[in-house]
Amino acid sequence: MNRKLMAQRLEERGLTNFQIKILLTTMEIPKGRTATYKEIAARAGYPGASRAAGTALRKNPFPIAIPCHRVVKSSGETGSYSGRSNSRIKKELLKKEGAI
DNA sequence: CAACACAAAGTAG
DNA sequence: CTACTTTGTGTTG
Repeated sequence: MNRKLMAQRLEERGLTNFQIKILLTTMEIPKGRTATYKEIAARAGYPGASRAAGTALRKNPFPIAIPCHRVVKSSGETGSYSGRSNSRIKKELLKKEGAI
């Protein structure tokens, strides 16, 4: 899975350029590392668009290919995942990876 | 085109 | 700590 292929698939799926950047950035988060919505948005080229980043991730078309579980709130909390507001599995997985 | 929605962040108290 | 304001983009009317 490389970045160009993902971008192409995302574009074919009808996502906007903003969502594509957000998703690609999220996918590039290294293992054992967490990123906040703010960091993702800023790295994608939209500093301050933390809420928009959350919207894009919530509509994540490829929840398997994109590690949304590494995306957390600025407080270090998990936020929500798979439509649930705080998955125990997510926290344990992050802890196992060494993110916490 | 306008108003509302969203998994946040920032500022004020 | 909590409450209010700001923020950028998507979705719906």
